[in-house]
Amino acid sequence: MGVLKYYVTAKDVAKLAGVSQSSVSRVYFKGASVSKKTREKVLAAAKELGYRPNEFARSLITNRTKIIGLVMKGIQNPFYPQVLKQFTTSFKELGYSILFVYTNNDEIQKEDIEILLNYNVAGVIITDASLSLNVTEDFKKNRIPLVLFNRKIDNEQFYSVCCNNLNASGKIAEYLIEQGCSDLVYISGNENTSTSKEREIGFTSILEKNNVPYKKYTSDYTYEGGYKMAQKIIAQRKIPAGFFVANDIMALGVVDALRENSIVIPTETKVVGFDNIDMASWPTYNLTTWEQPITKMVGQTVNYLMAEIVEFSGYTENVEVNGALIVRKTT
Amino acid sequence: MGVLKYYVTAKDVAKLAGVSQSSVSRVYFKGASVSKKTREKVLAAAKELGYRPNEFARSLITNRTKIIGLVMKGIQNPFYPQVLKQFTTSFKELGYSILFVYTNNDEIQKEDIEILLNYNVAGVIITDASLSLNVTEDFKKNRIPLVLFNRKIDNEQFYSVCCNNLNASGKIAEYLIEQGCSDLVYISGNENTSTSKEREIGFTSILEKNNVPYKKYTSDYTYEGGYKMAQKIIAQRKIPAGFFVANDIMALGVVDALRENSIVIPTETKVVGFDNIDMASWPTYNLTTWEQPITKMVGQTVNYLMAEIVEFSGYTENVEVNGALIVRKTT
DNA sequence: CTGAAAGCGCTTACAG
DNA sequence: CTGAAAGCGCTTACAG
Repeated sequence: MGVLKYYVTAKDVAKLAGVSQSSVSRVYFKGASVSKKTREKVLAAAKELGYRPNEFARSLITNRTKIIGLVMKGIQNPFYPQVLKQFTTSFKELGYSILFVYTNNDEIQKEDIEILLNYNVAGVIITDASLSLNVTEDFKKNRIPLVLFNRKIDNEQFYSVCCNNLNASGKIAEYLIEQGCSDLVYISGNENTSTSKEREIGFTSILEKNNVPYKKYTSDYTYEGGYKMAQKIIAQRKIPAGFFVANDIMALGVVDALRENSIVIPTETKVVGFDNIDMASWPTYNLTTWEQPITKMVGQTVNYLMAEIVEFSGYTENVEVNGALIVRKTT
Repeated sequence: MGVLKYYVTAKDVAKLAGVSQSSVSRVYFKGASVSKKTREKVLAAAKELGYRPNEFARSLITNRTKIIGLVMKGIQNPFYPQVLKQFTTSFKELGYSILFVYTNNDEIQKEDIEILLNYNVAGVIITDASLSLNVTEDFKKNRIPLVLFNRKIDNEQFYSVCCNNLNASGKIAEYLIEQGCSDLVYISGNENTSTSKEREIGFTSILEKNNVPYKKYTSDYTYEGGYKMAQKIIAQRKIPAGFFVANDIMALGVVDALRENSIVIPTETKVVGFDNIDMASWPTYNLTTWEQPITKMVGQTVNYLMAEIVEFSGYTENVEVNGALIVRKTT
């Protein structure tokens, strides 16, 4: 007796408004032509009944959704909540919603991809999780545009949006050399990530060109990782003149470890991070770092996805957006 | 010419497997009975074609989705990414996905709610955004279960899951008094939030009972807010014996401001936060705080939602989960 | 501009 | 256990 039926449909509205169900549909479908009179009748009836078009029925028939899949792993790193916020805001303006997929594993799992495929998402953004190639196929086959954000794969099989990691790290090397550093340390993030690799190559190639000795240590893009690695380096009693740490959150760990051992920054050693997360500017840290232009990177990603959603081309490119060195008090 | 048709349907699988479309459907619908032989034929054909059931068609007919709407505002506060992570993980295990809604405004907007309603989400979690009552109606009318997470509204109109804020803050007051604090300061978060109000009442009522003088300052649950408020208090040159700051991220701002003014913690003053975010345990801060039992709070929320999804009752309650005082080096 | 009708890809009684 | 058929709530040619 109406108890179970609580979903108002276009048919209900049509009945009340005294028009056909098609007309109701047209009122809610932009681009369709409806007379002013019909529109008013429909909207009045819809308001009275509390009607809202069912997105699922829409998607079923148009074979397109207004959902963007966003895959993320390092949500513990403040860089990514910032990214999530900006994507959500940008897509909301365009009428798209975010299906958030958190992946625990380094490599994105088949099951995570299947979720996105089952929901027939309009587009996919993968941030800091790596993607195996067999997974690609599914997206390509289903003509779902995909962007790797802050990650890339060497061959141009995917559209990717990154900061100019290679160039940036070179600039950081030059800057540290200018500051008089005669030996340096690079602390990497997870070694299988493109960002860590590129930052390493960009940094060390300039050092080699200038005959500045360096050592590389492998860490994992977490605060604890940076902290522990620095403790280990300190224990060896050979403090380098400067550290380039592959991201800010690790760099904060390095700074804390140095301080705990009463090694004065920036006189005894210097530290440079990467990302420019909020905390880098906190007075306690005042970390010199490279600013990742999140807004531009997000804009680039959104524009590409929207274009591909309108008309799928499968076009790929590795896009680089320029960041900037932010000098603070750790150098 | 097959170019445009790239979506594999149950019908395609049925044809290849030589069974009816209903049988294909049954293979993917748990609980339906299919012979082993049919199942194998179907799965083989499905694999060959790359078939996946369309969630939208499913949802349309079952009138239920496997999507949970999660509304969040303070994603800049590390407490919330942690919460997001745990919700995503828990729901993934249950086969549910997260539609992430970021809301900029203090009060959750009508448009945010409409997104959730249009997608006919199975349940909704609202974290740190407040909810006006006219919005409630829509959820109730559509029988969509709702949980306020880390927020509550006085009358029991919603199911809410919080930490035992009142009791916790009382315990913090007692602890600071035991530590010999003779005058205290409470720095609030956004004043219209239940958490900030409860923490204030819990804290100050114990102080009053013990005749300990205190002052209250209003801030906004951000690092900058805590930092600036502390600078202001310091400028008045009356440093209290201790601070209770309504959340950790503000407390870190307070600690930084005190340090910048060479006020030694914990000898000259003490600081207690609330949440126990990762950073509270970092050696630089070592913040004494109240641990919010996120895992339990998430578990409670998930259990309620799942029960209401299975059979909607509309039952509401303000659930409190006990946290614990974590004593570190700021007291 | 409008209505009747087909159909999107599924689930689910209903027979057999 | 299996198939034919109805129907979920929409969009969209097709006539008028």
